[in-house]
Amino acid sequence: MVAHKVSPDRIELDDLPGHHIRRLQQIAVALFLQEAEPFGLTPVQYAALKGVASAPGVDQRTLARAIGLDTSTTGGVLDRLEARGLLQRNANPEDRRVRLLTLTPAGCDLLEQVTPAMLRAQQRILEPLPAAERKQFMRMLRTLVQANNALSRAPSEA
Amino acid sequence: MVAHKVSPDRIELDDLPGHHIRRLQQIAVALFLQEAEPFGLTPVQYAALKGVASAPGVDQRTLARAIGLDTSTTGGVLDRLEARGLLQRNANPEDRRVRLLTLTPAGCDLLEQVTPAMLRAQQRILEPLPAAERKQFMRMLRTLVQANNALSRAPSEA
DNA sequence: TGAATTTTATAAGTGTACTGATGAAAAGTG
DNA sequence: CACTTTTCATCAGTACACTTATAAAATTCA
Repeated sequence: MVAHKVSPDRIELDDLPGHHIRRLQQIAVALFLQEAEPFGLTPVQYAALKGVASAPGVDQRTLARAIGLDTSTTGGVLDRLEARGLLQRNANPEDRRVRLLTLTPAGCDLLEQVTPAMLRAQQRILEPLPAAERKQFMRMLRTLVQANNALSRAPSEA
Repeated sequence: MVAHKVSPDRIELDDLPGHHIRRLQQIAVALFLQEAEPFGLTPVQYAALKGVASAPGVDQRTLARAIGLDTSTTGGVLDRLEARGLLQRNANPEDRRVRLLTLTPAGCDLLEQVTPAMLRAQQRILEPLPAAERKQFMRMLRTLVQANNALSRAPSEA
């Protein structure tokens, strides 16, 4: 049998995983921004703050891998957080290529304050699924991300 | 019982749906760009071309809703497609606010040529899941997007 | 009909997210 | 020790994706 030629007319956006993944990402961001609005944090900024809090003194490259971003983007995110006085970039005397990251007290405070809002947003994302399916969805999501990890420029180290 | 206070230390990015959704979106885009590389199309550009092909003569606002984008972003996407000669923006004599969109022959051709690559990318996204789970995942994805549709600025009309 | 409202598109500004290039410093090698 | 390679951060450039504001045109309605 000859390979079937697929006409563009027969394609429906609704059948394409990539389309729904993009839409769900838009929704997840919108929910996060809505809940975290009083704190003025974006999802990626939250991840960066959390990453530095979990590993004080990390360098930017290691942080980038931990949160799944390339180093360019990470640099920009850190610029904004630093400008707001939420973290510091200190030169490392032992290796002058690297900048060591630590949260300021203000950064610690904000991270703590935003946590409940962040958790509300996460809950709302999965809320439309019956409770039993939420775990399943998370499991599949992890499978897909881990298996394809190497494909994005910023693979996680996990 | 008093509400339990969640310390930021106990939070793991791995438990947050939003984090994995963002990562999966990065991966889906990377796969699409890889497969569609010879054609120089992004996922959103594909959606826009497809949207115009499905409804020749649409206005930008209607197209934006069909592909799940706000009108600003859509305008920029169309700028790039128009600059490449893939589509036309014609003024509507009956309503001079509106620009009516149609594909050029080059746009039609490109859409047809890119289709197999696009389909390969879509397949690769879900490939890490066993075949039985792919349908389930798509079903849950649709549920989440449809239920939360109104939350993003650019809700689909579907 | 004239004024208020709504609709469509655009522009300006912020924030991811990538590629590719550059520069500086460290590490490895003959 | 000089030379190459690797590593870390940054810069320039492209493309989403959003918000708010603006302008122009159409619609509504007093």
